[in-house]
Amino acid sequence: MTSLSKLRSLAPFLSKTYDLVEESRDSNDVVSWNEEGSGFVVWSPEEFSRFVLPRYFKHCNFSSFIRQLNTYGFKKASPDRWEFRHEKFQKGKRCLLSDITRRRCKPSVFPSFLRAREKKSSAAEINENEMLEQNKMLQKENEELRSQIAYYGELETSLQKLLSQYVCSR
Amino acid sequence: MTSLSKLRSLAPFLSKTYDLVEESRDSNDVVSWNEEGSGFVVWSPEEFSRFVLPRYFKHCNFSSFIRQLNTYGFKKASPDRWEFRHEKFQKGKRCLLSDITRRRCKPSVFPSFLRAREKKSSAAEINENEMLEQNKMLQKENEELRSQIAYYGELETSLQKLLSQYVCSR
Amino acid sequence: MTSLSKLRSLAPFLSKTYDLVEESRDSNDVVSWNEEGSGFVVWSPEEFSRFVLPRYFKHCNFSSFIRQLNTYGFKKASPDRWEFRHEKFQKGKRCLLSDITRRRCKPSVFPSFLRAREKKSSAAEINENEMLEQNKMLQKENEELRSQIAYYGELETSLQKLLSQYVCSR
DNA sequence: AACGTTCTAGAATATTCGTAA
DNA sequence: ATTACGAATATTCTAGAACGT
Repeated sequence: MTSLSKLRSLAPFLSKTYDLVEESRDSNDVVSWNEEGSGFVVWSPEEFSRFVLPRYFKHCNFSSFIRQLNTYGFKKASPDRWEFRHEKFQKGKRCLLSDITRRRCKPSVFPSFLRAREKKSSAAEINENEMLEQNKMLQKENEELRSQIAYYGELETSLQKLLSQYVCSR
Repeated sequence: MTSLSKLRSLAPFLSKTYDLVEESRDSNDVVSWNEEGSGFVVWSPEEFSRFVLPRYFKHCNFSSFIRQLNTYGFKKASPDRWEFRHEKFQKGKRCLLSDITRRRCKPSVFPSFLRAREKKSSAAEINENEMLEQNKMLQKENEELRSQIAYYGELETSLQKLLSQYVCSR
Repeated sequence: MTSLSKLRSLAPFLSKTYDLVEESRDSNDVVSWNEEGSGFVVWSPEEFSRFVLPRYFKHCNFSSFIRQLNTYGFKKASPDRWEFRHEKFQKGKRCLLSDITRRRCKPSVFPSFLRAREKKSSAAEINENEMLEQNKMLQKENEELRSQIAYYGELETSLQKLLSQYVCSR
């Protein structure tokens, strides 16, 4: 776990957002942790946009801030207030931040990419020491992981169909 | 859907850059058109970065400005001064700007490691110990990934049960 | 390998950069070690380019200096200031500099057979490079896999909601 | 060959805008 | 109206490539 967090560099947005919430912990009235420390609440979007955002980012738009939150998997927690949550964004647990991943493109194109893969056999001629052996194994493992995820990609498709039917038929 | 070039909206960067050069036409000494009007010269990168850039963009970095110029196909015209040219960026011919196209980044389906697999590019020279460390961490990462996928495997099983019940009960 | 690193002659760029930081330690606030001595900060790129660079190199371009830093594996440490770090570039430990290696250019395909004859003793080094390359790719692949799995994690969340609704509404 | 300087491009994150669910 | 997402542009950091020494 700790080794994982070393490989992945923490996105500036995450550390800044954490700082931003932490800093306002006492002065409270603009942004703060929620009651359980499982998320944060922007109490005054106007003041937040005008005074807090520009100190951390290159803009003053609340909507841009929200777009970033969504990009990193945060969800709006309540229709009644600007509260956002992420499983790995918790009061007092800054170390969890490195488990938050930025979302990329949809994996729906995944299978095509799998088909496109071809092996390059160049390294076969070279003498193999332990590390080369390890790398080969890692590559195979990754291949396996990819195919499994591709499977879930298809699963997702069929699930979406089923669920949409369900929603429509209510 | 009449004319493509008219439909194509002018990139903010281009109009801003044009404005920026035009505006400084008289006050001159920071940035101006070149002698023939076929390009522009930044005479003082320091003042340009500090005073001009922030009035048009969200940063003060000369390098970021240059990156944008290259993205839109501008070329540095002389090794001796910061002069940039583009065939469609000319003094008094603002209408030509709409012919300048942004260079598209490669469609990122699964780009990075696919392309990396094909080329034998230069690698950082790290000592064997570090490499061993990296391999260890990679192995741990794979373990982690495997367990996560296993979790979704179980998830899928229970989902299948639930969904089959649903389908059968309709 | 340790004996090799001692034989390896220190690149001029590295010793010059070290000198440059050391020299400015007391004098002024243009460039200095960071707080922990684990890197250095260029406080004023303008003055640095104009006054410091030409005393050590043949140019006055901050970007060229940065290009060299990257060539030798330095990383920018903070988005907020021009701080660069390298594991082997530390205050008071000049001897570590010899462990810093320049990243090699990609050997062109053409003269490869020419270089092949002089390869007898450096075969291990080639293997090392290829392995490093593979490690890089593996890291990227893992990153991709992580984000994919994150996607399915979110998928699961929404599915759970839907399904719980379904169960409750029956 | 190895290193240095310059110019351009790759790749990742950030910001904006529109729109689908 | 609300919420989240796709996609285009913008900004940042690093690397490729060409050329000269």
